[in-house]
Amino acid sequence: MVAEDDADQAELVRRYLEHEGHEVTLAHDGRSALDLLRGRRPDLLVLDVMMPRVDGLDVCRVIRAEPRLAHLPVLMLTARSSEDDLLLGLDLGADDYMTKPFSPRELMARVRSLLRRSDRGPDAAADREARNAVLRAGPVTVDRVRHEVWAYGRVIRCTPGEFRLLDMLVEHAGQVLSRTQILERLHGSDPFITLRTVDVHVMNLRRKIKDVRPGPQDVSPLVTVYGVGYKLTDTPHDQQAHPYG
Amino acid sequence: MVAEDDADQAELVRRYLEHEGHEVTLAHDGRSALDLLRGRRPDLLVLDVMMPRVDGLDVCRVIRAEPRLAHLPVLMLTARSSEDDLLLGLDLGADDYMTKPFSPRELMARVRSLLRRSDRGPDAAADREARNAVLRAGPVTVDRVRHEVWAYGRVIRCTPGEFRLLDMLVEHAGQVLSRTQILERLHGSDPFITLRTVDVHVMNLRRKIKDVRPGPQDVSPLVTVYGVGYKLTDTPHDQQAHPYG
DNA sequence: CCAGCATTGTCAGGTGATTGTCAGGAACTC
DNA sequence: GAGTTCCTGACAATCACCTGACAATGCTGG
Repeated sequence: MVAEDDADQAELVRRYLEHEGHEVTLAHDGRSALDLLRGRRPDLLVLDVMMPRVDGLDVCRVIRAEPRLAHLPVLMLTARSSEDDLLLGLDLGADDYMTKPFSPRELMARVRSLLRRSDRGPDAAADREARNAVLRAGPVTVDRVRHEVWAYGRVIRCTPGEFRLLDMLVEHAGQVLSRTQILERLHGSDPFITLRTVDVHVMNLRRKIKDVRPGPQDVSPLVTVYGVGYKLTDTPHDQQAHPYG
Repeated sequence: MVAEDDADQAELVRRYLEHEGHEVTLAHDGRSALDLLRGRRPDLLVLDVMMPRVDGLDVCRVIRAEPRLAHLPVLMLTARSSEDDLLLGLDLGADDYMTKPFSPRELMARVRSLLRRSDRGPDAAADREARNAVLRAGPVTVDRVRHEVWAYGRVIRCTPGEFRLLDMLVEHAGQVLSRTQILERLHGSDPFITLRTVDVHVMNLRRKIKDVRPGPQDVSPLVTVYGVGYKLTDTPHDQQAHPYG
């Protein structure tokens, strides 16, 4: 299904999809998209963000809340440039996204990728990707498509290890993760690595986040839980003043 | 057993479980889950909260109330948006929970962990009783996943020892626990520690709880039982005026 | 009701444990 | 080979916890 209010654009996408043998349903606004979804149960949804009546973000939210639709693959189309910052501050709830203008060829590639993923079922390799493209927790946003991290609306340059760590923390936002759990994910359960390594990564991330933080606030969203591990702040209540800033 | 109304999701979980050699029974709503449970007596239940007929919370409540099922490990699946229910409802009775969408790999890890726990012989039943993720007793709530303690609706910063103590008291809410029992859990049966240590911890907890208590009430939910030990108030009637406030 | 003992509340300080921080060197990428 | 990334070990900062002493309270027998 393609949900897109611009008729020409919708038609373009439809032709490409049908050319690859897919059966396509069009919806021209958010409400009708949702209505149609419940009846047709498509294999995939291409969803424009800017739409009349109900916008793409809300459509996505509804989809994720409904058990029967929750794992429908969603490829979201977003406007470029101006709203970049806005959009990246949000948790899209989509499995993948592309910014307009996009190349139809790439769109098709991503569609194939998403369909392959949902087809494979319980493939061990699949679950790593079969998650939201953009996750958010408090002031931190992780974009798995661009492999970018945002904090307080600004981009942060992360090393691969830092990215994996933050990605894990955002995915389990609010939950405490032990150093062991974290290290397990950072490496493949290599028993010859000190747990203290995690602390160093956390420290480096805290510094990078602090460097883009606007106010002189003395709190970090990356919270230490003494004797247990670390967690990423989900809600404001568990922010604690950090002794070192 | 997997209780999940969304057929696709249920099928996904089933495949993962069977891939690890488990025998799986599916239930598509709360009522049939309960019926099947009584017959099959499974080793573990993966339970979706949002289900038709009888929802997950009620299923959990029934399970915990029935002696033959009370010790069944329950892993609950909740929608991300309904975190409020988790924090407010709070008498889940589940042993662990995950928020949707979740990674199948992590689901498997938690299943293994729960099974390992319940495998430790049938005599360990007492020790593993009600190892819930979120526990509540009177005004006190302990969240083992987030590692957070709430009192009177507000968060309390606890040290590791205080957390273990409160966790134990909440788990056995209403029951008196001797200093010896408490110390046993705080440490691993270290015979060179004074019993009086427990008093200090209790005192510190009482103060922290008092600091967030709204009214000027002179009672603490953490009650001293003279000559025996301590207990956490389950019902209002055994609240006693505390001499020191 | 009172005395007297047992039990519990409270405080502050010393000590061990946990975490923050730094810089150097090995391993890796390009 | 230049530049990263990452681990490690050491030290500093911070924290948690036990202890011992004393004050306050509870209980028991008269």
